[in-house]
Amino acid sequence: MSGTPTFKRLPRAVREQQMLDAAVRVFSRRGFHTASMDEIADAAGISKPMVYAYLGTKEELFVACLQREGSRMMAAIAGAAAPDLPADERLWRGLRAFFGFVGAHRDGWAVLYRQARGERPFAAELAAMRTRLVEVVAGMLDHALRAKGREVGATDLEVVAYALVGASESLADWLADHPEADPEKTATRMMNVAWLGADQLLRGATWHPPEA
Amino acid sequence: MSGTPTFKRLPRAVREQQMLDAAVRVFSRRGFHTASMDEIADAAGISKPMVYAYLGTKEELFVACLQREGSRMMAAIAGAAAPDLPADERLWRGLRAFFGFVGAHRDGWAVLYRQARGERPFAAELAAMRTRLVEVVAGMLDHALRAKGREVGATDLEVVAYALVGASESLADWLADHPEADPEKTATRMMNVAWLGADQLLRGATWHPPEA
Amino acid sequence: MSGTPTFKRLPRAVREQQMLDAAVRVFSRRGFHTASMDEIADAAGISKPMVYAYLGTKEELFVACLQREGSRMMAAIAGAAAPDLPADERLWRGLRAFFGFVGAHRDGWAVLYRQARGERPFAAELAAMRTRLVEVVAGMLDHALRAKGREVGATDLEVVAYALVGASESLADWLADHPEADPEKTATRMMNVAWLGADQLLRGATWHPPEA
Amino acid sequence: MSGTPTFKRLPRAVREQQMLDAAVRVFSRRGFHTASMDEIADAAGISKPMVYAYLGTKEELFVACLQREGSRMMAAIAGAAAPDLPADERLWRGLRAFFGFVGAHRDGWAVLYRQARGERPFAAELAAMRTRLVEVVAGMLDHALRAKGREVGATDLEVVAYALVGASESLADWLADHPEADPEKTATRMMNVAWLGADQLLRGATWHPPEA
DNA sequence: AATGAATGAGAATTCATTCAT
DNA sequence: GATGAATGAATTCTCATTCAT
Repeated sequence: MSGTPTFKRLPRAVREQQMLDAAVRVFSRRGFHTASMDEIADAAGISKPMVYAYLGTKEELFVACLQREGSRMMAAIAGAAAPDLPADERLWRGLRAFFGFVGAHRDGWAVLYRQARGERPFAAELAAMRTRLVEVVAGMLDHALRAKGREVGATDLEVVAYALVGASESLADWLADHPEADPEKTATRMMNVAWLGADQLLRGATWHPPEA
Repeated sequence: MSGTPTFKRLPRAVREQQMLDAAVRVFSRRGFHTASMDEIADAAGISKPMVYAYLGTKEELFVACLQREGSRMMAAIAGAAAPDLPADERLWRGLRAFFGFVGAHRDGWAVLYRQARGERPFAAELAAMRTRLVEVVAGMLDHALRAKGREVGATDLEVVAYALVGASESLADWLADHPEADPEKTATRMMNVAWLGADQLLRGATWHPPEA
Repeated sequence: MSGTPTFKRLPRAVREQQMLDAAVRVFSRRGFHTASMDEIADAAGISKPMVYAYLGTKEELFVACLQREGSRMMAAIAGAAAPDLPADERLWRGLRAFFGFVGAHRDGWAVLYRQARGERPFAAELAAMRTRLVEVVAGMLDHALRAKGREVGATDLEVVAYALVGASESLADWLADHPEADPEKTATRMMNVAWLGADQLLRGATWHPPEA
Repeated sequence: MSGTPTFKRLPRAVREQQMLDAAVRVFSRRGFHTASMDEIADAAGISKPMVYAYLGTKEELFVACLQREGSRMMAAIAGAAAPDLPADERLWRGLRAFFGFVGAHRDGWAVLYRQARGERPFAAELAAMRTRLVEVVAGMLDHALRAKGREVGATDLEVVAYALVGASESLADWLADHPEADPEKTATRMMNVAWLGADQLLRGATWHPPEA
């Protein structure tokens, strides 16, 4: 009656992960706006006030999801694409890790990502992540170029990297929508597009608009 | 009292366009869920029931926006990339038209597009549009390849096209977020990425994953 | 361009009947509140303002329906149950006319009636009709009683008549819900209940509550 | 500050009853469509969302009212008309209980009932209740008939029962509209009508339509 | 006589969020 | 640490009704 109520009094850290798991699941399947805090609390097997107590506002909760999933992804990529590998090897491993992650977390990241893109309040968060990615890719390219004794303007580099990242994201979307598709194969395809283009770039080939 | 008519009681066709204009504006700035029908009606300078009477549900209204903007964009691209031009010329003109359109309709398309991606109910609509685009691009590539006496599997072709479209969309997003950026220049950059990659492809170069 | 527009400019009386027909149909199928003026105008093949011009408010329109159908029914019954017939003959003919009418107008009266019962604003209208009916029935009974040299208090008479009318309405409801049922047979059954009871009454039999 | 608790934060069961009470009151006085959820919430002294949380949709709420009142009434009748009593005694007690209930719940049942009859979505619910009643009455009659060694076709029995129930409902309506009327007396009157008719039936008297 | 255009007002329903226990 | 109870504030959508032509 008084003693220790041996319920499920879990330590905060554990509860938080449970909640995030549930939130990612629900947000993914239903979208940020369509998902309700009730749903999430239910899915987490916990009462709403707890969600608020631990993770704050719906918006904050979403950001927390975004960040957890984001860093997991970055970690997966970074872990695979060690900086001391040759450029093509790094790119390949990075892509494989990326698509592998998306394939394994279809529910999680790809859709969260899709959500985040559309909802204004998360643009910043997302832009930050993408920027980190773009920087990594741009870094790879730059490194490779310098190795060949060549150099390209920073903006150009960035735009190319941006395009590659964009293409990858697009294929990731596609992958998320095609559960039967093979992440590895998708990575290979992306690598083909990316590498062939990048390779040209490395060789100094450029296309110029015809004079009007 | 006599002068200019005070803009009341306009014919349906006119009002519908006004409403669509307003809706595109509001949805763009606020997002599908955040935008309210009240807001849109206000922005259109008309009462809510008229919006419902002419364009239906909020969802239907959004689809109407999507379709109007979508076909405008397709028209712009199709008008620019005449099928009888050489492949690189077509690609270039198509890209220029695309980025030109996005640049001129930052408010409209790019953001609508961004919205549509995230909201489940519009996935189909959007997928349809993207598919049309992918097909056009894949067609270009195929045409060019055959001209060189080469051929590539349909899926591979599609994925490459998909990646190119994805990259373009990404840059379009970027463009929409950078009002100072120059559409033409962005098109040139995209063309570089796309063409260099495609060119390789045309030559038959391929990248293969190293054996595990 | 100017001459007489030979459209469907129908005389008012005709239009009004068209509208009432449509209104009865729609109200029947959808209920007073659920039916919309739009629906009714559509069903009548006419524009809403015309409905308002000719038949007024929704409520007034409903009353008009009620009255038209009500007098048709009363006419049918009165036409059948001539006052110079013997009491049982009158009752039988009256019932047959009543159930015949309901059977033929399932859509119209029975449901309108059902509607009217529930909606406060029409209670008066309906009560008036029912009262007329109750009076007729009470008259029949009284006439028959007097013929036998007996007499019954006015209230008692009214209540009995009320009960008979109620029972008939109930069976009418049942009939309206069972399209396959035979009106004539239903009338016979009601006649059995009514006449047997009334006959007893005519003989002076009465039931008294046991002393508590 | 300390004294009587200010009636806040009541347990669910209590609140639900409060809400049902309020809903019955409001629906009765205003009708299903005319009543607004706001009104009901107000009448219950609680906020709208609680009503939705506990009792669901307006329609569901109405059904809940219908059921609560319906079972109360059935309980009252069943409690009074014990199955081991002789037929006339049972009928009399049942009727007395019925009219007593209606008299005491004018606000509640009679009007709810009146509402339910008219609104399509509740037809089923109501038909179910009425069927239970009809079965009880038919059972009584059948029992009495068999006791006299007689038997009547099931349909005939049902129709007679239906008519009796209909007559009672009609008188109940009348009672609900005449607050000054005495339930007991009304029951007596109904008993007269019912019993006299039934008694005839028991004796085997029948009325036949004259040959056309 | 007839109608397309237009709206004020209101209704149901949902949600993020917070007390009181 | 944990929750059932509670609500203010929106939001979508519908409708009866009326002008202006």
